[in-house]
Amino acid sequence: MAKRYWLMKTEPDAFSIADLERLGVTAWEGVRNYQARNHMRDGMKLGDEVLFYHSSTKPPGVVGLARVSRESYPDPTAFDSKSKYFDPKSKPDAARWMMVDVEYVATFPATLSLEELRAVPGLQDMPLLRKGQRLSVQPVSADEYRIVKKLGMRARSR
DNA sequence: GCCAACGTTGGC
DNA sequence: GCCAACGTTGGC
Repeated sequence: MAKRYWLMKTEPDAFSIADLERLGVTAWEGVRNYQARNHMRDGMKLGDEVLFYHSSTKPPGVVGLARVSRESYPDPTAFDSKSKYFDPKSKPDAARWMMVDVEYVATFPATLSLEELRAVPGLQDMPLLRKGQRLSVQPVSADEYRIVKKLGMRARSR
């Protein structure tokens, strides 16, 4: 199947692109939304490329690139009663929550902000830009990915 | 900190 | 199975 493209949101106070760069690879634990889980479980394949998005920060926006390095497997934090992501309804033999591993690819020279993205022709249909969109794992088209990557990797003076 | 937009829960 | 209440997300 053709490679797919995604956008993954994170609050940088919890986990940032700098954290990913330092670690190299991370398990995308803690997703507790069915639609986001379905994207990880059913959609994400090894080598798929990811726009890494910082939310609840100033400014929110895409800050770098990552890649799927392991396809979906059960999220162990759901089984851990001491974890803030604990879900007693998820059992090891019938895991409700799945995650993927993501590896670091690149950090943009500057945040490509949500405000800037809204002004870019060709991105108007991105789920991210839709009013009320909260999904933390979203699909991105190949064209949208190419446009965002190009703008993000370009060094800009501000 | 506010609050709109969603998703989930639970009473009925 | 409906839907009100509640909790969360996340931009502003």
